[in-house]
Amino acid sequence: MKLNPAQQEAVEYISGPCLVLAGAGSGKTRVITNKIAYLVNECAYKPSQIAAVTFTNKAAREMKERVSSTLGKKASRGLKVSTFHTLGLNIIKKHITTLGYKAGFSLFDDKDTFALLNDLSMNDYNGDKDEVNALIRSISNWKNELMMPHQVLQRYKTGIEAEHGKWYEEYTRHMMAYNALDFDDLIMLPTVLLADDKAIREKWQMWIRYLLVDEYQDTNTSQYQLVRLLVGERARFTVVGDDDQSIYSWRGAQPKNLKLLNQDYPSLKLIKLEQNYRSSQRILHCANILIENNPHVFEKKLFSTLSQGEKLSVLVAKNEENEADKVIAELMAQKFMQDTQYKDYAILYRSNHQSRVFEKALMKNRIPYKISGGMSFFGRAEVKDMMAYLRLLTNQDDDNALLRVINTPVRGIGRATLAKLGEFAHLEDIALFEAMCHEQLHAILGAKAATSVEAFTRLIVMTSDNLARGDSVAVLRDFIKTLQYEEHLYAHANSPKVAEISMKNVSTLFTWVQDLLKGDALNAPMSMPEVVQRLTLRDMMERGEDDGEADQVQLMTLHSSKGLEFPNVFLIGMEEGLLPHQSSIDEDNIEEERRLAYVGITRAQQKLTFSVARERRQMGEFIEPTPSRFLYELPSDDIEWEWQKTPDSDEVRKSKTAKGLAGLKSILGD
DNA sequence: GTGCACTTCGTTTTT
DNA sequence: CGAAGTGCAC
Repeated sequence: MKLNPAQQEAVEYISGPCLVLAGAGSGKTRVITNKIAYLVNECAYKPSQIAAVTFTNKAAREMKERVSSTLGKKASRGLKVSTFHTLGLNIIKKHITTLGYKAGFSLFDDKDTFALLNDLSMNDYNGDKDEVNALIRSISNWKNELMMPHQVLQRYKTGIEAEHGKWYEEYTRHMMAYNALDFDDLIMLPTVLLADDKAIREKWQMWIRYLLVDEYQDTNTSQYQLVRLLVGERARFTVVGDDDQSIYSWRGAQPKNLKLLNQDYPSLKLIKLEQNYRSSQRILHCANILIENNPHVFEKKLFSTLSQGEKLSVLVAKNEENEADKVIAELMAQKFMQDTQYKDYAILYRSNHQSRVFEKALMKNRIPYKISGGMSFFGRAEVKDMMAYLRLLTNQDDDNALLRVINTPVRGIGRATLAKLGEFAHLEDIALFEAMCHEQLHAILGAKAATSVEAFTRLIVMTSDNLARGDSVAVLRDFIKTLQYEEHLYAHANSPKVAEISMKNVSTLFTWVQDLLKGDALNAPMSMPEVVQRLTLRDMMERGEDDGEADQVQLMTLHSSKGLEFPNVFLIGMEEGLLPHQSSIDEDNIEEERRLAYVGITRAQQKLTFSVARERRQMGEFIEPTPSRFLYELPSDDIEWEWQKTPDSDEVRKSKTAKGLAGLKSILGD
């Protein structure tokens, strides 16, 4: 397929800063990948001089795949395609000592951050979740605005800001002591570093000769500053964005960065991509009508030359179980009649917990599925345990990791012992693990506890040394054997089956560790700390054939569906309170929810099916939600509501096997 | 110190 | 309703 004139222009304009306003499905990924190929093939850029940045791991992975299939695996070697956070991580790693940290630092996720701040502020806030969360938000906002603790304290002398500022400073000190960074640090630290250090800045500007940024409307202040510093005076960059798909404002994203770019770079070239290659006319029309209800930064009119397409459907279900059942029945029917594959179907939802009921129903019907994002893998206890062990093994200053595993499996280090150790560590101003290694141990603890502690520290130190020496995964397998972790799983699981699955998850994690350690054609080998950092960012490479080829129904949130497309899409839970989400209704932020709906609708290529439940359980209570206002904003001629009884998954399955296509059609009332 | 029964609390979205 | 946290009996 040839590029259209606008796309072509976007690809070939390389002499200065370039902003591509790309509507949904207008081929922006094609533009980016083609541009990368163009830079390499026609403009003598080396792949290693080009960096492309996205926001989600999913998008980065997709782009990596697309580039390597366009350019060829070998030719794309060295190309930097990553999320903002991974890019930041890589910059930090190169200058870790300059920044005052030690190699092998831990990455704190928001749970770790919460635990630490909750702990620190205990005297003031007494564990009040709302207070701590407000504090976290303040700190995060300051980091996004590149404000260091001393600057905050200078600016605010009184009030809540001064109080939060005090904790911000305290928090930063403790993070240093833990040799830990949080997610915001991954952007803030490189940005501040590049801003302050001319030599380092020039080094990176030499290294990254061309920068491409995807989903530019989602950048926040620090990310935009990072972009500016990386491109420098040369300003060789292309950013691609669409204000209608800005769905991360809660994370500090500033769609106004699109406008700001125009001010900061007067020579900015603006190119609009308005032809949609993805969706049927009907779907695109509905999306356009919906989004017209929002104000716009830039005017653009998307059009499609594809066929008219089927009407959009709304399945109305009794309750959430029935919703899952009906959606799956409809999915099976569509699949059978169109002779499509499972992977041609996506089930999209506003919040993660909605996947649960569907997961159950899919399992019941033996339909292969894949849930991306959310908690499914990294939320599991055994995976969290192993991640904590890995963190502790690579960074013994990481108190949070230690706390998670210190008594898992149980090894006789209980609450009392831990309290004593904590007190001692605090007194001496050392990490917990260091306290556990202290020679005065026997003076503080009872003989039994001291023995357990010693055995534990010895094991950790020994394993840590062995890991540094190599053959890591074998070491890890030995390690969990010594821990008797498998026995622990079997002892605590309700059934052997569950323990078996848990053990398999541990194995899966180790396989990832191994793959990342080894590296492959696209990814350089990593050290153990790097692997742990990667895994914390959930940024693992695709394990080849495994995923892309697997025939599975795709389940994901609307947020993580951005940038993807599917022949058939189910957008479930189209109800007031869910989409738009209740908190957005309360905060009068409907526009972002509408963009979210817009993103969902524009994922669909051929068939889009909504679903609503008339009754839903919410924290044990029954509620009767009303259908989402967005459904009523769509042109009614293009929507078919199915209030009447639709078949459930059992009926579809039976008729399919017993009577074939004719039987299926008869029960579908066709 | 461990394990179980009981209570409480909560649900956006991601790195 | 389900996860995570608390308190209490061994």
